[in-house]
Amino acid sequence: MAQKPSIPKGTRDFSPTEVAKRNYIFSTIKEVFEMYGFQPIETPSFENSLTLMGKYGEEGDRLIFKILNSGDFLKKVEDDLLISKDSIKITSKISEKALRYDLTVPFARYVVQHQNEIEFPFKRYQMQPVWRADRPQKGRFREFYQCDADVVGSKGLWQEVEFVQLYDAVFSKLKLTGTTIKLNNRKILAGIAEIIGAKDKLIDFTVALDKLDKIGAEGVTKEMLDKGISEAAIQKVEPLFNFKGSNQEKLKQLQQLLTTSEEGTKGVEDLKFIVDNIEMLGLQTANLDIDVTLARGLNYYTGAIYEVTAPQGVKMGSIGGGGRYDDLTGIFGLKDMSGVGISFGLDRIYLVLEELNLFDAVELPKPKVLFINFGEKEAAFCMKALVTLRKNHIKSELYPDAAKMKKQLNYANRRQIPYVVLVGASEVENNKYTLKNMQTGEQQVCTLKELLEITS
RNA sequence: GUGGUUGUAGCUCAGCUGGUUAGAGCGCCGGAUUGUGGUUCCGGAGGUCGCCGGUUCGAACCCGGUCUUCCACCCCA
Repeated sequence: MAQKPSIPKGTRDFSPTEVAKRNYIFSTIKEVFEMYGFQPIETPSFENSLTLMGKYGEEGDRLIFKILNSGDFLKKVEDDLLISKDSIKITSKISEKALRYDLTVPFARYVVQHQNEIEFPFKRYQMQPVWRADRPQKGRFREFYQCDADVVGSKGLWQEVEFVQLYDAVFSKLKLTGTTIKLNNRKILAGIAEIIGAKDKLIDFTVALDKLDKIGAEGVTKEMLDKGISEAAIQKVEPLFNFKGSNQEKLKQLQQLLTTSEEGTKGVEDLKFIVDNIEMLGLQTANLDIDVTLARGLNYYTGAIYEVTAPQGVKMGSIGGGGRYDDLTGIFGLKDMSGVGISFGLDRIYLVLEELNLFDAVELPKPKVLFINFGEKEAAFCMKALVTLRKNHIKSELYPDAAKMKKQLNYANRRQIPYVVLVGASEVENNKYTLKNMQTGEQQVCTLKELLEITS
C-alpha cells in the first residue's frame, strides 16, 4: 500500500449513516427556526482577516485559521520584519483572509453591508461550519457546525422569551428531554461588580465566577484574590456562591443584593420578565434555571445570556448558547443596532443523542427494490421496469454487474433492501417479474402493474 | 498555547524482562452451491507494528523528535 491517507487533526469524515443522523438534526432545527419566522442566509467560508481579527479577544485571534496569501507572498515583507520573527506582525502581512470562526460576526458584517436591503427587525438563521485552531477533545473539533438564529433591530424582551421557547421546541422535538436552559444577564454581573467596587475587573470577576461548579467556592475566591479583587468585596458576593432555590426566590435575592445598583436592578427586571412569561407559557421538556455564574465568554453580550446543558448524567459541555449584544454592528460602523441570538452546537447534540440512543427514528435513504442482473438482455428489460418504478417514486436500482446471484442477494441483505426482483430468460419471454420478499423469503411471479402495487 | 495519554491487518484487540518466519476474532475474496441470500464447512489474500532518527549483535517493545487520538488546563459549541 502507498502512503496512508489521513485527514487533519480535529476534522472528521461522515459515513452515510452519520450523514443521515446529522441531517435529521439539521432539518429539525431548520423546521423550528422557520416556524418562529427566521429566514436563512449563508456567508462565505472565509472572510477578510480584518473582519474577524480582534472580535474574539486575544485568545480568539490565536484560534483563527489564517489563509496564506497566494503568489510570492514573502517578497512583500521587509527583511527586518522577517528577522524580527514577530509572528503576529508577519501574519498580517502574508495572510489577508481567514476561515470563519463563528456565525455571529459574519452576520454582523452581513447586516452592515446589506442594511439598505434588509427589512428590520431582521430574523435570520444560518447553519454552516466554522473552524477553530483549538486542541481537539471530546465534543470539540477544529471543524464543526453551528446553527444560529438571531434577531437584529429590536430591543423587545419578547424575543428573549421566544428564544427560550425555541430551545425547548428543538430539544423536545429531538426527544432530548431534561435539558437545562441556563439564564443570566450581563447587567446583573455588572451590577454585582459595581456593588463590590470591582467594576473595572468585570471580566476577571465573571470568568472566575463562571468556574464555580468546577473549582468550587474556594477556588473561585482564590482566583478572584489572584486577580486583585479585595477580600471584603468577595465577602459581599458570598451569597452567590451558594445560590439555590426556585427562579423566583433567586430573583428576590438578587433584587435585594442589587438595590443600590441601577444597572443591576435593570438586569433583574429583564430577567424577571423572561422568567415570569416562561412560567406563564410553560415549557415542554426543558428546565429554565437562573444561573448567576453563567458568563459566556464572548464579551459582546450586554443583556441576556443563555447556555444549554445536556440532561444530567451526560458528560458534555454546553450544547447551545447565546445572548443579547446591544452594539455588535457598531464595530462595522452601524450604530444602535441591538441583536439577540442563540446557537445550537450540532456536533455536540449529535454526540448526546448518540449516547442516549435517540436516533431510532432515523432511516438511511436506501432503495426498496433491487433488480438482480442476469445479463445484457435481462438487464435491458429491468431498466424499462425501473423507469416506471422511479416515476412512481419507488426507490429502486439494478445491480450493475451480472455477478453471481449469491453476491447480488448478499448485497441486498447488507443494504437491507426489502424486495428483490429476479428476471431471467423465461420472465423476459413471458413479460413477467419474479418478486422476492427478502424478509419472509416468499416469492411470486407478477406483472409490472402488480409489482408496482406490492412495492409501493 | 501548557501538561499528560494513545497508535500493531479493513475493524476490535493479543503480543512476556528487547531474541529468529508478528497472532486471534470479525470482515473481505474464492470454493462446496454456474436461477435463489442471511447458516455451516473448506481454502485464500491482506501488516516496512503511525512516521523519522538513535541505542543495540538484534527493536512492535528502550531513547529522542514528529504526526495522530483522547484527557486536564486555557478557552469554548
